[in-house]
Amino acid sequence: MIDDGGSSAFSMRRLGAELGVDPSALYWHFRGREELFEAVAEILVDEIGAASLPWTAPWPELLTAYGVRLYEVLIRHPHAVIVFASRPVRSEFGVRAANHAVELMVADGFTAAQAVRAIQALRAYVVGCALDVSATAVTGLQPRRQSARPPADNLLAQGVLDAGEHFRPGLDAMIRGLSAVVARGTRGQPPA
Amino acid sequence: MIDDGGSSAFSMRRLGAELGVDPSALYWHFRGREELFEAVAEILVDEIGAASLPWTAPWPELLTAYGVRLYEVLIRHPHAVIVFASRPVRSEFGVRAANHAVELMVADGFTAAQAVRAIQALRAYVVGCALDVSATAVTGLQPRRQSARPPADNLLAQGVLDAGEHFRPGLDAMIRGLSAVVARGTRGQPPA
DNA sequence: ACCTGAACACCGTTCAAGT
DNA sequence: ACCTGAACACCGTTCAAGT
Repeated sequence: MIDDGGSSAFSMRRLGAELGVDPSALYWHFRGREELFEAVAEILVDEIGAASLPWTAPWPELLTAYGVRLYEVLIRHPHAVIVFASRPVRSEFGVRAANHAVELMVADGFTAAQAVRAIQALRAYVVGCALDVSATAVTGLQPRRQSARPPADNLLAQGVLDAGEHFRPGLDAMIRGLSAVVARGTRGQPPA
Repeated sequence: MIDDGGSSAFSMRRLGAELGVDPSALYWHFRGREELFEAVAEILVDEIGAASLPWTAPWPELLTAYGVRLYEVLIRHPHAVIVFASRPVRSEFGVRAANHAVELMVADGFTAAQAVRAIQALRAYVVGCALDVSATAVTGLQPRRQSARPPADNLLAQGVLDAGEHFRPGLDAMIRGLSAVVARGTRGQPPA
Protein backbone atom coordinates (compact mmCIF):
# COMPACT_ATOMS: atom_id res chain seq x y z
CA MET A 1 0.00 0.00 0.00
CA ILE A 2 2.82 2.36 0.87
CA ASP A 3 5.30 0.79 -1.53
CA ASP A 4 2.72 0.64 -4.32
CA GLY A 5 3.33 -3.10 -4.32
CA GLY A 6 6.41 -2.58 -6.46
CA SER A 7 4.62 -2.13 -9.78
CA SER A 8 3.29 0.69 -11.92
CA ALA A 9 1.37 3.88 -11.21
CA PHE A 10 -1.18 4.22 -8.48
CA SER A 11 -4.88 4.20 -9.09
CA MET A 12 -7.89 3.76 -6.87
CA ARG A 13 -9.06 0.94 -9.07
CA ARG A 14 -5.75 -0.87 -8.88
CA LEU A 15 -5.67 -0.47 -5.12
CA GLY A 16 -9.13 -1.93 -4.89
CA ALA A 17 -8.07 -4.86 -7.03
CA GLU A 18 -4.94 -5.43 -4.95
CA LEU A 19 -7.14 -5.50 -1.85
CA GLY A 20 -9.55 -7.93 -3.51
CA VAL A 21 -12.33 -5.41 -3.29
CA ASP A 22 -14.47 -3.27 -5.52
CA PRO A 23 -12.89 0.17 -6.10
CA SER A 24 -15.98 1.89 -4.80
CA ALA A 25 -15.47 0.21 -1.43
CA LEU A 26 -12.52 2.53 -0.79
CA TYR A 27 -14.90 5.46 -0.61
CA TRP A 28 -16.38 4.12 2.56
CA HIS A 29 -12.96 4.41 4.28
CA PHE A 30 -11.72 7.63 2.67
CA ARG A 31 -13.55 10.55 1.25
CA GLY A 32 -11.40 10.31 -1.83
CA ARG A 33 -7.98 9.99 -3.37
CA GLU A 34 -6.68 13.12 -1.71
CA GLU A 35 -7.67 12.05 1.78
CA LEU A 36 -6.03 8.68 1.24
CA PHE A 37 -2.81 10.42 0.22
CA GLU A 38 -2.87 12.53 3.34
CA ALA A 39 -3.19 9.39 5.40
CA VAL A 40 -0.19 7.88 3.62
CA ALA A 41 1.87 11.01 4.23
CA GLU A 42 0.99 10.97 7.90
CA ILE A 43 2.04 7.33 8.18
CA LEU A 44 5.39 8.25 6.69
CA VAL A 45 6.21 10.90 9.27
CA ASP A 46 5.11 8.58 12.04
CA GLU A 47 7.54 6.03 10.69
CA ILE A 48 10.33 8.42 11.67
CA GLY A 49 9.08 8.68 15.21
CA ALA A 50 9.19 4.96 15.78
CA ALA A 51 12.92 4.93 16.28
CA SER A 52 13.10 7.89 18.60
CA LEU A 53 15.40 10.85 18.08
CA PRO A 54 18.22 12.15 20.31
CA TRP A 55 16.06 14.74 22.01
CA THR A 56 18.62 15.64 24.66
CA ALA A 57 21.51 16.16 22.26
CA PRO A 58 22.56 19.62 21.04
CA TRP A 59 20.52 20.91 18.16
CA PRO A 60 22.95 20.18 15.32
CA GLU A 61 22.92 16.53 16.28
CA LEU A 62 19.15 16.45 16.67
CA LEU A 63 18.54 18.13 13.33
CA THR A 64 21.03 15.88 11.60
CA ALA A 65 19.36 12.79 13.02
CA TYR A 66 15.95 14.10 12.00
CA GLY A 67 17.13 14.80 8.48
CA VAL A 68 18.74 11.41 8.11
CA ARG A 69 15.72 9.55 9.47
CA LEU A 70 13.31 11.42 7.25
CA TYR A 71 15.50 10.75 4.24
CA GLU A 72 15.72 7.06 5.02
CA VAL A 73 11.99 6.73 5.40
CA LEU A 74 11.38 8.51 2.12
CA ILE A 75 13.79 6.49 0.01
CA ARG A 76 12.36 3.35 1.56
CA HIS A 77 9.10 4.29 -0.16
CA PRO A 78 10.12 5.82 -3.48
CA HIS A 79 6.61 5.91 -4.90
CA ALA A 80 5.35 7.79 -1.86
CA VAL A 81 7.95 10.54 -1.94
CA ILE A 82 5.99 12.51 -4.47
CA VAL A 83 2.89 12.16 -2.33
CA PHE A 84 4.77 13.46 0.66
CA ALA A 85 6.51 16.21 -1.25
CA SER A 86 3.56 17.73 -3.07
CA ARG A 87 1.34 18.45 -0.10
CA PRO A 88 1.87 20.14 3.25
CA VAL A 89 2.11 17.56 6.00
CA ARG A 90 1.26 18.37 9.57
CA SER A 91 1.51 15.59 12.09
CA GLU A 92 1.48 15.35 15.83
CA PHE A 93 5.01 14.02 15.82
CA GLY A 94 6.41 16.44 13.31
CA VAL A 95 5.13 19.42 15.24
CA ARG A 96 6.50 18.12 18.52
CA ALA A 97 9.91 17.48 17.03
CA ALA A 98 10.07 20.85 15.33
CA ASN A 99 9.02 22.77 18.41
CA HIS A 100 11.59 21.07 20.53
CA ALA A 101 14.32 21.79 18.02
CA VAL A 102 13.27 25.42 17.90
CA GLU A 103 13.59 25.66 21.67
CA LEU A 104 17.07 24.19 21.56
CA MET A 105 18.13 26.58 18.85
CA VAL A 106 16.69 29.61 20.58
CA ALA A 107 18.61 28.63 23.70
CA ASP A 108 21.67 28.66 21.50
CA GLY A 109 21.19 32.18 20.21
CA PHE A 110 18.81 31.92 17.27
CA THR A 111 15.69 33.99 17.06
CA ALA A 112 12.55 31.87 16.90
CA ALA A 113 11.98 32.98 13.32
CA GLN A 114 15.50 32.00 12.30
CA ALA A 115 15.10 28.60 13.92
CA VAL A 116 11.78 27.92 12.23
CA ARG A 117 13.16 28.90 8.87
CA ALA A 118 16.22 26.75 9.40
CA ILE A 119 14.08 23.70 10.06
CA GLN A 120 11.93 24.37 7.04
CA ALA A 121 15.01 24.77 4.90
CA LEU A 122 16.38 21.50 6.20
CA ARG A 123 13.16 19.71 5.47
CA ALA A 124 13.07 21.15 1.95
CA TYR A 125 16.60 19.90 1.38
CA VAL A 126 15.80 16.40 2.58
CA VAL A 127 12.69 16.21 0.43
CA GLY A 128 14.60 17.50 -2.58
CA CYS A 129 17.22 14.80 -2.20
CA ALA A 130 14.64 12.08 -1.68
CA LEU A 131 12.86 13.27 -4.79
CA ASP A 132 16.04 12.92 -6.81
CA VAL A 133 16.41 9.32 -5.81
CA SER A 134 12.72 8.60 -6.20
CA ALA A 135 12.67 10.13 -9.67
CA THR A 136 15.30 7.78 -11.02
CA ALA A 137 13.86 4.83 -9.07
CA VAL A 138 10.26 5.34 -10.13
CA THR A 139 10.70 6.38 -13.74
CA GLY A 140 13.33 3.72 -14.22
CA LEU A 141 15.18 5.99 -16.60
CA GLN A 142 18.65 7.15 -15.67
CA PRO A 143 19.27 10.88 -15.50
CA ARG A 144 21.63 10.70 -18.47
CA ARG A 145 18.97 11.63 -21.08
CA GLN A 146 18.50 9.09 -23.81
CA SER A 147 20.51 11.01 -26.40
CA ALA A 148 23.78 9.31 -27.26
CA ARG A 149 26.15 12.06 -26.22
CA PRO A 150 29.70 11.37 -25.08
CA PRO A 151 29.71 11.10 -21.27
CA ALA A 152 33.21 12.53 -21.00
CA ASP A 153 32.15 16.15 -21.42
CA ASN A 154 29.61 15.89 -18.66
CA LEU A 155 31.06 15.91 -15.18
CA LEU A 156 27.64 15.66 -13.63
CA ALA A 157 26.73 12.48 -15.46
CA GLN A 158 28.68 10.02 -13.39
CA GLY A 159 27.96 11.97 -10.25
CA VAL A 160 24.24 11.81 -10.82
CA LEU A 161 24.40 8.13 -11.56
CA ASP A 162 24.84 7.30 -7.91
CA ALA A 163 21.85 9.33 -6.84
CA GLY A 164 21.77 10.07 -3.15
CA GLU A 165 25.54 10.18 -2.91
CA HIS A 166 25.37 13.84 -2.12
CA PHE A 167 22.74 13.74 0.59
CA ARG A 168 24.95 13.39 3.64
CA PRO A 169 27.65 15.91 2.66
CA GLY A 170 24.98 18.45 1.75
CA LEU A 171 23.16 17.89 5.01
CA ASP A 172 26.35 18.42 6.97
CA ALA A 173 27.10 21.56 5.00
CA MET A 174 23.69 22.98 5.71
CA ILE A 175 23.91 22.28 9.45
CA ARG A 176 27.38 23.77 9.53
CA GLY A 177 26.14 26.81 7.69
CA LEU A 178 23.32 27.21 10.18
CA SER A 179 25.77 27.02 13.06
CA ALA A 180 27.74 29.84 11.48
CA VAL A 181 24.69 32.08 11.71
CA VAL A 182 24.89 31.99 15.48
CA ALA A 183 28.60 31.39 15.98
CA ARG A 184 29.56 35.08 15.59
CA GLY A 185 26.96 36.69 17.85
CA THR A 186 23.57 37.83 16.61
CA ARG A 187 23.66 38.98 13.01
CA GLY A 188 21.00 41.49 12.10
CA GLN A 189 19.63 40.03 8.88
CA PRO A 190 16.33 41.67 7.90
CA PRO A 191 13.53 39.09 8.34
CA ALA A 192 11.80 40.02 5.09
CA MET B 1 1.02 25.89 -21.56
CA ILE B 2 3.69 26.31 -18.91
CA ASP B 3 1.44 28.02 -16.41
CA ASP B 4 -1.38 25.57 -17.05
CA GLY B 5 -3.47 28.54 -18.01
CA GLY B 6 -4.19 29.21 -14.37
CA SER B 7 -6.88 26.56 -13.89
CA SER B 8 -7.12 22.96 -12.79
CA ALA B 9 -5.08 19.82 -13.42
CA PHE B 10 -3.28 19.10 -16.65
CA SER B 11 -4.55 16.67 -19.22
CA MET B 12 -3.72 16.03 -22.83
CA ARG B 13 -7.36 16.47 -23.71
CA ARG B 14 -7.59 19.82 -21.95
CA LEU B 15 -4.42 21.01 -23.63
CA GLY B 16 -5.83 20.05 -26.98
CA ALA B 17 -9.03 21.95 -26.19
CA GLU B 18 -7.09 25.02 -25.07
CA LEU B 19 -5.19 24.93 -28.34
CA GLY B 20 -8.43 24.57 -30.29
CA VAL B 21 -7.35 21.22 -31.60
CA ASP B 22 -8.25 17.56 -31.32
CA PRO B 23 -6.31 15.86 -28.49
CA SER B 24 -4.93 13.30 -30.87
CA ALA B 25 -3.22 16.08 -32.81
CA LEU B 26 -0.72 16.45 -29.97
CA TYR B 27 0.67 13.04 -30.79
CA TRP B 28 1.99 14.30 -34.02
CA HIS B 29 4.23 16.79 -32.15
CA PHE B 30 5.15 14.65 -29.14
CA ARG B 31 5.40 10.93 -28.75
CA GLY B 32 3.31 11.24 -25.60
CA ARG B 33 2.66 12.92 -22.30
CA GLU B 34 6.08 12.10 -20.93
CA GLU B 35 7.94 13.58 -23.87
CA LEU B 36 5.87 16.75 -23.60
CA PHE B 37 6.80 17.01 -19.94
CA GLU B 38 10.46 16.68 -20.75
CA ALA B 39 10.12 19.49 -23.23
CA VAL B 40 8.50 21.67 -20.57
CA ALA B 41 11.25 20.91 -18.08
CA GLU B 42 13.88 21.80 -20.65
CA ILE B 43 12.18 25.11 -21.34
CA LEU B 44 12.28 25.89 -17.64
CA VAL B 45 16.03 25.46 -17.31
CA ASP B 46 16.56 27.50 -20.44
CA GLU B 47 14.55 30.25 -18.82
CA ILE B 48 17.33 30.56 -16.25
CA GLY B 49 19.94 30.98 -18.91
CA ALA B 50 18.19 33.91 -20.51
CA ALA B 51 19.40 36.33 -17.87
CA SER B 52 22.98 35.22 -17.80
CA LEU B 53 24.86 34.24 -14.66
CA PRO B 54 27.97 35.84 -13.12
CA TRP B 55 30.36 33.36 -14.68
CA THR B 56 33.50 35.21 -13.71
CA ALA B 57 32.59 35.65 -10.06
CA PRO B 58 33.93 33.35 -7.33
CA TRP B 59 31.99 30.12 -6.96
CA PRO B 60 29.90 31.03 -3.92
CA GLU B 61 28.48 33.97 -5.79
CA LEU B 62 27.91 31.94 -8.94
CA LEU B 63 26.18 29.14 -7.10
CA THR B 64 24.05 31.55 -5.14
CA ALA B 65 22.95 33.30 -8.30
CA TYR B 66 22.20 29.96 -9.94
CA GLY B 67 20.12 28.84 -6.97
CA VAL B 68 18.19 32.08 -6.82
CA ARG B 69 17.48 32.12 -10.55
CA LEU B 70 16.34 28.52 -10.59
CA TYR B 71 14.09 29.16 -7.63
CA GLU B 72 12.56 32.23 -9.23
CA VAL B 73 11.84 30.39 -12.44
CA LEU B 74 10.22 27.52 -10.58
CA ILE B 75 7.90 29.59 -8.41
CA ARG B 76 6.93 31.56 -11.47
CA HIS B 77 5.46 28.30 -12.79
CA PRO B 78 3.98 26.58 -9.74
CA HIS B 79 2.20 23.90 -11.71
CA ALA B 80 5.38 22.97 -13.53
CA VAL B 81 7.51 22.52 -10.44
CA ILE B 82 6.30 19.00 -9.92
CA VAL B 83 7.06 18.22 -13.55
CA PHE B 84 10.56 19.53 -13.11
CA ALA B 85 11.09 17.86 -9.74
CA SER B 86 9.94 14.37 -10.55
CA ARG B 87 12.17 13.68 -13.49
CA PRO B 88 15.89 14.04 -14.15
CA VAL B 89 16.56 17.06 -16.33
CA ARG B 90 19.59 17.33 -18.51
CA SER B 91 19.97 20.40 -20.62
CA GLU B 92 22.71 21.96 -22.63
CA PHE B 93 22.70 24.99 -20.41
CA GLY B 94 22.50 23.14 -17.12
CA VAL B 95 25.47 20.98 -17.99
CA ARG B 96 27.55 23.95 -19.07
CA ALA B 97 26.76 25.85 -15.90
CA ALA B 98 27.46 22.91 -13.65
CA ASN B 99 30.75 22.08 -15.30
CA HIS B 100 31.96 25.62 -15.04
CA ALA B 101 31.04 25.77 -11.36
CA VAL B 102 32.88 22.51 -10.78
CA GLU B 103 36.01 23.96 -12.33
CA LEU B 104 35.82 27.02 -10.14
CA MET B 105 35.37 24.92 -7.03
CA VAL B 106 38.19 22.57 -7.88
CA ALA B 107 40.45 25.57 -8.36
CA ASP B 108 39.43 26.55 -4.85
CA GLY B 109 40.39 23.26 -3.23
CA PHE B 110 37.43 20.93 -3.70
CA THR B 111 37.82 17.53 -5.24
CA ALA B 112 35.75 17.11 -8.39
CA ALA B 113 33.51 14.64 -6.58
CA GLN B 114 32.92 17.05 -3.72
CA ALA B 115 32.08 19.84 -6.12
CA VAL B 116 29.64 17.72 -8.10
CA ARG B 117 27.91 16.57 -4.95
CA ALA B 118 27.73 20.12 -3.66
CA ILE B 119 25.97 21.27 -6.79
CA GLN B 120 23.54 18.40 -6.70
CA ALA B 121 22.79 19.15 -3.06
CA LEU B 122 22.18 22.75 -3.89
CA ARG B 123 19.84 21.84 -6.69
CA ALA B 124 17.95 19.46 -4.42
CA TYR B 125 17.52 22.22 -1.88
CA VAL B 126 16.21 24.68 -4.41
CA VAL B 127 13.74 22.17 -5.80
CA GLY B 128 12.61 21.24 -2.31
CA CYS B 129 11.89 24.87 -1.49
CA ALA B 130 10.10 25.48 -4.77
CA LEU B 131 8.01 22.40 -4.14
CA ASP B 132 6.93 23.78 -0.77
CA VAL B 133 5.66 26.93 -2.35
CA SER B 134 4.13 25.13 -5.30
CA ALA B 135 2.32 22.69 -3.01
CA THR B 136 0.47 25.43 -1.19
CA ALA B 137 -0.08 27.40 -4.37
CA VAL B 138 -1.39 24.51 -6.45
CA THR B 139 -3.51 22.69 -3.89
CA GLY B 140 -4.84 25.97 -2.59
CA LEU B 141 -4.95 24.55 0.92
CA GLN B 142 -2.76 26.10 3.56
CA PRO B 143 -0.27 23.88 5.37
CA ARG B 144 -2.17 24.27 8.65
CA ARG B 145 -4.23 21.03 8.28
CA GLN B 146 -7.97 21.48 8.41
CA SER B 147 -8.30 20.37 12.03
CA ALA B 148 -9.28 23.25 14.33
CA ARG B 149 -6.37 23.10 16.71
CA PRO B 150 -5.13 26.17 18.59
CA PRO B 151 -2.30 27.78 16.57
CA ALA B 152 -0.48 28.94 19.70
CA ASP B 153 1.14 25.58 20.45
CA ASN B 154 2.53 25.29 16.96
CA LEU B 155 5.58 27.42 16.33
CA LEU B 156 5.85 26.17 12.77
CA ALA B 157 2.34 27.24 11.83
CA GLN B 158 2.93 30.93 11.36
CA GLY B 159 6.36 30.29 9.93
CA VAL B 160 4.97 27.97 7.30
CA LEU B 161 2.25 30.39 6.36
CA ASP B 162 4.67 32.61 4.51
CA ALA B 163 6.04 29.77 2.43
CA GLY B 164 9.33 30.56 0.77
CA GLU B 165 10.42 32.84 3.58
CA HIS B 166 13.18 30.41 4.44
CA PHE B 167 14.64 29.95 0.98
CA ARG B 168 17.27 32.66 1.02
CA PRO B 169 18.61 32.09 4.56
CA GLY B 170 18.82 28.36 3.90
CA LEU B 171 20.61 28.91 0.63
CA ASP B 172 23.15 31.15 2.30
CA ALA B 173 23.63 28.61 5.07
CA MET B 174 24.28 25.87 2.59
CA ILE B 175 26.80 27.88 0.61
CA ARG B 176 28.54 28.92 3.80
CA GLY B 177 28.62 25.32 4.96
CA LEU B 178 30.16 24.30 1.64
CA SER B 179 32.83 26.95 2.00
CA ALA B 180 33.71 25.51 5.39
CA VAL B 181 34.53 22.20 3.74
CA VAL B 182 37.44 23.78 1.95
CA ALA B 183 38.31 26.56 4.38
CA ARG B 184 40.40 24.34 6.68
CA GLY B 185 42.47 22.46 4.12
CA THR B 186 41.41 19.19 2.51
CA ARG B 187 39.29 17.10 4.80
CA GLY B 188 39.51 13.35 4.13
CA GLN B 189 35.87 12.34 4.13
CA PRO B 190 35.38 8.85 2.64
CA PRO B 191 33.58 9.21 -0.69
CA ALA B 192 31.41 6.10 -0.14
C1' DA C 1 -20.86 -1.65 9.28
C1' DC C 2 -18.95 -2.69 5.04
C1' DC C 3 -19.15 -4.07 0.24
C1' DT C 4 -21.17 -4.63 -4.75
C1' DG C 5 -22.85 -3.04 -9.42
C1' DA C 6 -23.95 -0.06 -12.49
C1' DA C 7 -23.48 4.33 -14.12
C1' DC C 8 -21.32 9.10 -15.27
C1' DA C 9 -17.97 11.98 -16.89
C1' DC C 10 -13.68 11.72 -17.66
C1' DC C 11 -8.60 10.00 -19.10
C1' DG C 12 -4.07 8.71 -22.64
C1' DT C 13 -3.08 6.70 -26.86
C1' DT C 14 -3.74 4.31 -31.58
C1' DC C 15 -4.75 4.37 -36.16
C1' DA C 16 -6.92 5.01 -40.29
C1' DA C 17 -8.52 8.73 -42.81
C1' DG C 18 -8.85 13.27 -44.38
C1' DT C 19 -6.59 17.93 -46.45
C1' DA D 1 2.85 18.28 -43.10
C1' DC D 2 -0.66 18.51 -39.89
C1' DC D 3 -5.22 17.52 -38.16
C1' DT D 4 -9.84 14.82 -37.43
C1' DG D 5 -12.86 10.94 -35.77
C1' DA D 6 -13.72 6.99 -33.94
C1' DA D 7 -12.27 3.56 -31.05
C1' DC D 8 -9.87 1.06 -26.96
C1' DA D 9 -8.71 0.39 -22.44
C1' DC D 10 -8.54 2.86 -18.86
C1' DC D 11 -9.62 6.54 -14.85
C1' DG D 12 -12.17 8.81 -10.03
C1' DT D 13 -16.43 9.19 -7.90
C1' DT D 14 -21.64 8.67 -6.93
C1' DC D 15 -25.35 6.28 -5.39
C1' DA D 16 -28.64 2.95 -4.77
C1' DA D 17 -28.70 -1.58 -3.35
C1' DG D 18 -27.26 -5.59 -1.07
C1' DT D 19 -25.62 -8.37 3.48
